[in-house]
Amino acid sequence: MEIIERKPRNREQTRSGILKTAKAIARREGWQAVSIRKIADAIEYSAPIVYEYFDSKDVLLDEIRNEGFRHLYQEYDRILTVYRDPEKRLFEISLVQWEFARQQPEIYQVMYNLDGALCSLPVHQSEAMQAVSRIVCKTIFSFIPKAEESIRRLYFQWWSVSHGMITLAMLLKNEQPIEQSEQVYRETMRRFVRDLR
Amino acid sequence: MEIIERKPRNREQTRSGILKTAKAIARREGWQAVSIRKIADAIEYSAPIVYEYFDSKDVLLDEIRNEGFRHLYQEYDRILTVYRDPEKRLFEISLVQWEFARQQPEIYQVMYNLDGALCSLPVHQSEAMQAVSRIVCKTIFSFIPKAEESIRRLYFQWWSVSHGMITLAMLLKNEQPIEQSEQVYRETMRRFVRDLR
DNA sequence: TCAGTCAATTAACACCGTTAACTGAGATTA
DNA sequence: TAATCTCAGTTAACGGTGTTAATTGACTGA
Repeated sequence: MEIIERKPRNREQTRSGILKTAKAIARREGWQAVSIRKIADAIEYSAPIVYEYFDSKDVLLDEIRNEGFRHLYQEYDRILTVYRDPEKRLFEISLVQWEFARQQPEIYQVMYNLDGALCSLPVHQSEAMQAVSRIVCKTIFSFIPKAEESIRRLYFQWWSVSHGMITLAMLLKNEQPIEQSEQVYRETMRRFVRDLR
Repeated sequence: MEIIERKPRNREQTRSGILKTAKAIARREGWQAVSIRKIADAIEYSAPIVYEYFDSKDVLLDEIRNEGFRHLYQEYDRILTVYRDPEKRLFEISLVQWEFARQQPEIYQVMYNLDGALCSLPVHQSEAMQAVSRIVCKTIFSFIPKAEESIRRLYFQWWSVSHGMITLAMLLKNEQPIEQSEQVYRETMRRFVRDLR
């Protein structure tokens, strides 16, 4: 009865193959070019097979989005173990956010429905995203022990500045070199965490 | 020969009817639901007629985008005539940006390719957008007369903070009341313009 | 009356997400 | 052994998409 052993293993491989292929097409041609049929072709199956792994395209995109948030969470968590100084922590977290958006723009796009990517499942209900929010809020709280309401405001501000610069840097990258944007980003985030004290 | 007179007039009406219909559908059902056939139905024509006014869907979206930037330009220009104090000017411009995104979110979406809207013509080549950039840079320059390079950096920062807060406020509007986001926005932009001195 | 013009239409092409119906090979049972 | 069942994987289909070619049909000028 090899079937019971081989099937689940291949199943997991096929599933991650679907996700990997979707990301590869998005990276190469943009999210508007990602179709179920194209994914199926790439993994050498017919289109309906994809629906045995994901109920809909929306659910597939949602999984990629959550992968992104989980990846971010792990990176943030790693930073908390490496650095003790809260200021250093938040600054390093900011840099990781930048680096992530820079190296995996297609993931960042689907996380925030950017550039034609559209996942209609509400992102604020994502457990993975909420975990990211909590870990950043915790970091802010660790050196600004204020009321929860204040922390959420500071988090909203930090997130806005970071996200705004990242998306505009992407948008303008053909006329404003990414290195220049990165420099401004570093200075701005540096100042933000300094002013928190 | 009424034809020479009636035709152009109706033509202009039809054209703006197409644009108006596209925006109405986008507002009601989101940009992913905007199709050429649906627009044609609404204006009581067949689909190919739309192509006599716009070469492609991309061009149609580009026009809506430019309408948005031109509208913003006019509002900013009006503020420059109303207020003389540079600090006041930039703050009021910030508030107009917020109000615009709040009242016409579907336009803001297509301007920045948000939430499934996708116009593949590069936005940084839009003359209307460049005019907006110039008028804001001019405003910043008027009370921080620095080198052009510095002005562009300050503009990038202002734009990022404003755009970041607007997009995140939209994203989180179901769990963080828009009034609360607006309050944080006002405080943040107030502080930004104050710190410019 | 005939030919020409031209706005507007229908029909078509190659895609899309999604689902139902079908195939065919291997396992199970009589 | 022969018949039945299971089930992974397929093809076919539905209604939609952007876009273009072919076609209609009413009005114009000769």
